[in-house]
Amino acid sequence: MASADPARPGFQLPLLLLAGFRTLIDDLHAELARQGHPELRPLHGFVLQAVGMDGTTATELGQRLGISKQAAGKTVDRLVEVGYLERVDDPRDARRRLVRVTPRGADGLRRSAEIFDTLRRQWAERLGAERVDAIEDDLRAMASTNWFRLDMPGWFGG
Amino acid sequence: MASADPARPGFQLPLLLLAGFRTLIDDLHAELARQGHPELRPLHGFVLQAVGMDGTTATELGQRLGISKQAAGKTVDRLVEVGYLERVDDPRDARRRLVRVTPRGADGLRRSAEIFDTLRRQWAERLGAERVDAIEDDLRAMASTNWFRLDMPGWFGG
DNA sequence: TACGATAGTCAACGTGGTTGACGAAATAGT
DNA sequence: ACTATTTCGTCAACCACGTTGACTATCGTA
Repeated sequence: MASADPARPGFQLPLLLLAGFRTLIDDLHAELARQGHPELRPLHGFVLQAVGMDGTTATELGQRLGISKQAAGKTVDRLVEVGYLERVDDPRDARRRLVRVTPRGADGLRRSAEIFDTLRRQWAERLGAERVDAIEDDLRAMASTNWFRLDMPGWFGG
Repeated sequence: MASADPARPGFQLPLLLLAGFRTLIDDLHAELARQGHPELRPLHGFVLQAVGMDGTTATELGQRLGISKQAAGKTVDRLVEVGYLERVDDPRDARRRLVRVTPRGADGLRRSAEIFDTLRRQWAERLGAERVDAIEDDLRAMASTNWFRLDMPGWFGG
């Protein structure tokens, strides 16, 4: 086993990645709350994104998110309660219940994209655009390709 | 509002940071399982680290982790069940119950540190050492200073 | 000694995850 | 056309982790 740089212990890298993620998400939701979306939780933004403007079903949503259809259904229920999603019957298949983003959900989605763009620009101002590009490229090279799994609570906890 | 580069939408940065974090943690736990610690969950490693070799109490652990003393106590209970922590009475203060890392816990902690060092070295081989250093430095500059909060499930979910 | 602060636990609850079982509806096969 | 299988959604039970509130036991101090 080769020796590691004592000034750069390996355990700091994941902590810093998490800290960066968390900082961005916290900043996003602080701004979203300011813009009229205080109910949105970090998880919800990802779910809205996964539903997309075309809509989907609970089962397909579960597959996209890497969680069970039951878990996806529960999360949809919560987002229906707070007015970001709606369920409508599929006229061509009575088994399916289409999940669609409401106008309010679309507004949250649009604002999220804008805020993320703004935050990335702030990072580029502080660090330099090429540094931010490099972080993204490096992470793309290292991270698993199927990283769009949003079973965060269950994954982390267990 | 300045326009953003369409090829670099802002929402990808947090996703990539999360993907990098998750990749490291998944690799860590795959290797930990191989080395005899299959029960350890991502959360547990952080808790063990927070307990440290000196031991602590549930209340203090909660403060370090940014969660309530009750939540900290529950997590300690689980880690006691699987043999990574132990509780001993404090002879100087009958109210306190010291939480200590068991030999098995210390083994997991030591192996985790080694595996993280190895993973960081692998990143350095793929990306170049200066790139990994730069990622760490950049994230240190951007991330909130008080990033050692491990209320991940509650934070992300709600 | 009496009182306030502290440590730990119990109970109830919310959120998100899981698996298993089930009815209803679409699809495939004979 | 009538079964048989697959698929979608939901219900129920359970686990993990977080919260707050209430309570006991103990310590430290006025």
